[in-house]
Amino acid sequence: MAVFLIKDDYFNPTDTLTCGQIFRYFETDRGFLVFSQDKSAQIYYANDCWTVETDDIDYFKNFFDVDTDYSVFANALSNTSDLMQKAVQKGKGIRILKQDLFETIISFIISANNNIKRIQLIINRMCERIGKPIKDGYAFPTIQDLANQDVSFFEEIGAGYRADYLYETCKQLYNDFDIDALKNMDTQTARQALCKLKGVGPKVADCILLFALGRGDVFPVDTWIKKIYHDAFETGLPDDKIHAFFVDKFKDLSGLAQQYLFYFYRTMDK
DNA sequence: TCCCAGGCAAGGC
DNA sequence: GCCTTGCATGGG
Repeated sequence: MAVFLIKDDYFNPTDTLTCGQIFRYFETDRGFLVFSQDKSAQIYYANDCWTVETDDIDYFKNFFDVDTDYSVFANALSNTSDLMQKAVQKGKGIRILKQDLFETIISFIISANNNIKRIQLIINRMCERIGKPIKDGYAFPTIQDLANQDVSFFEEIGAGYRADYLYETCKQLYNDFDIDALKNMDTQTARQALCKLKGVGPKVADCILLFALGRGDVFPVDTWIKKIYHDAFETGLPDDKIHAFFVDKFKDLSGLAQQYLFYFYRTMDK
């Protein structure tokens, strides 16, 4: 067991973990417990900095994107509007995580037309049922683990009508889909390839591109973003037009901008 | 009881 | 191509 420290005004585990990009984390008495793939990490505040305790230092340094300076991004976005300035102020500790590709695909298929609490519930049940036991919990199942399950498994963990999507996609990913090839495609090509998977549409594809493939030039349009856009501008615009509007505005910082806005609105008035 | 949640697939036009 | 509809489940 080893530790590394993060002392940076633009890192905060609460912002980073609760902003909706990851579902496998738990609050502990001193901070957070986070899972990714078959690895875990404890995060807590001590001696004026955040401490990450884990068996795989390199993995979680990359996972939390510690070598990137987010102050530049945050300041650039703050200057675009009063609203964005408030959103950045609220979520300035957000880092865009570098998550596992397969885990992200499965997690965001589950996320469709669902709420975050129940997404976490379903994913946790999946890991507890067939994930390998690891330190402090369970690993995310491998492609092979999930491809071997019947539809009834996905129904039993509460996936609802997404059970069939998960069943089909896991088989496809295991048999005839090269997910690593996505890493070398340009964003548009990768998005088209992802949308061929059952249960993956434009919004889920954008989340995968952003949270697992490190693409900043996407802007996931979900129910919250539609509310924001409709409040600020006009109603009735199709999702792809809303997407184009924001990507044209924020370019390579679109994904981060979307996270600031999403987090700001979702945590308002509570 | 009804409404909503990080949407998508399928079918009609 | 664009628009509408149905959809499992759990929490408010």
